[in-house]
Amino acid sequence: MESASAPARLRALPSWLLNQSARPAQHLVSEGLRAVGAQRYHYSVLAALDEFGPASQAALGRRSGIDRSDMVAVVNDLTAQGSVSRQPDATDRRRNVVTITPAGHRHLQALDDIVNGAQRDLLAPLSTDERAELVRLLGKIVDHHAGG
Amino acid sequence: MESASAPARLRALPSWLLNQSARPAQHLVSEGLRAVGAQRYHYSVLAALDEFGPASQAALGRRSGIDRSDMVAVVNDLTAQGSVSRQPDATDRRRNVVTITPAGHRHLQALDDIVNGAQRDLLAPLSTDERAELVRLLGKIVDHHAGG
DNA sequence: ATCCCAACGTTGGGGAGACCAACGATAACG
DNA sequence: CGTTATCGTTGGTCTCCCCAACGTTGGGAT
Repeated sequence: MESASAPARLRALPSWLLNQSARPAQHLVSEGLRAVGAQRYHYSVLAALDEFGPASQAALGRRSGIDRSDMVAVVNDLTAQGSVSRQPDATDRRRNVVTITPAGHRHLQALDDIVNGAQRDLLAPLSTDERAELVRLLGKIVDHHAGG
Repeated sequence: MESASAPARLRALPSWLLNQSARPAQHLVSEGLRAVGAQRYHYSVLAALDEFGPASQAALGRRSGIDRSDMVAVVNDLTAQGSVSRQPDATDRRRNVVTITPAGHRHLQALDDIVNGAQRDLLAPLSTDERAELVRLLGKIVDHHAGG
């Protein structure tokens, strides 16, 4: 008897279900990324750079939902491994311009495979239609609680 | 410009969406409960006791997905506020029997209102059908990653 | 032009959540 | 009997998320 069924009050509670399903989601992705020395924040930042091009650290944080202060360590890590370059912005000397490098692009593609593999494990009990519907519903929630 | 749209790679990623939507869910519930000095773990344990009756701390943990070691503090809190009573089990002296008190039952009902109010805020952008579908899909994920 | 406010990167810290290892005590089973 | 397992408890770690403050710089207001 490894685990017992949860109370009905919790099993019908969206916030509880979100937390309980975010737990294995986070675990699967983190564990996969850790095998190559990466973290979830790394993936988010590389994805934002790949899609939107060079950006300041603050802008990157807004894009990917990461706090300014946490972004520092992420850019430090990515710089140390050569995935991005950090340069002072000539037009605004408050800012750094973070740019993805060719090595960073290759790294991102490797992380894509890992992350997508984790999604397969996470969503194993769901059909293709159900997965699309889940993404759609969660997207609505995220949108609603983002900008206001 | 408070927040910008996230990269498409992330917006289509179930694990990322789960984390992003679990964040406001957790925040709404925790903030509401904090107004009455309660925590999410308190609610889970009281709900389990209400539904399944008196149980040992370890059994409570299995029911509600809380680690044994974290359960100690929860039962301490609930005992201090008179919501539960903790007594040694006469038939198995390794165990404590945790029982919900009448005051605990009233407390649970108050927490129900708070928690349900948070669900309304959380799921505001979803229709009734969509909420039911979300609960169903998340339930499948939680079930799949619980026992097996 | 000067003053005030906003934004930037950075540092430091805090709190919650989830997990893990170990211990002594007790129970169950070979 | 001896071994293995479970219980409550203590203590610790790690990640994530958030906040406050600082010096620096830019932009806007009067």
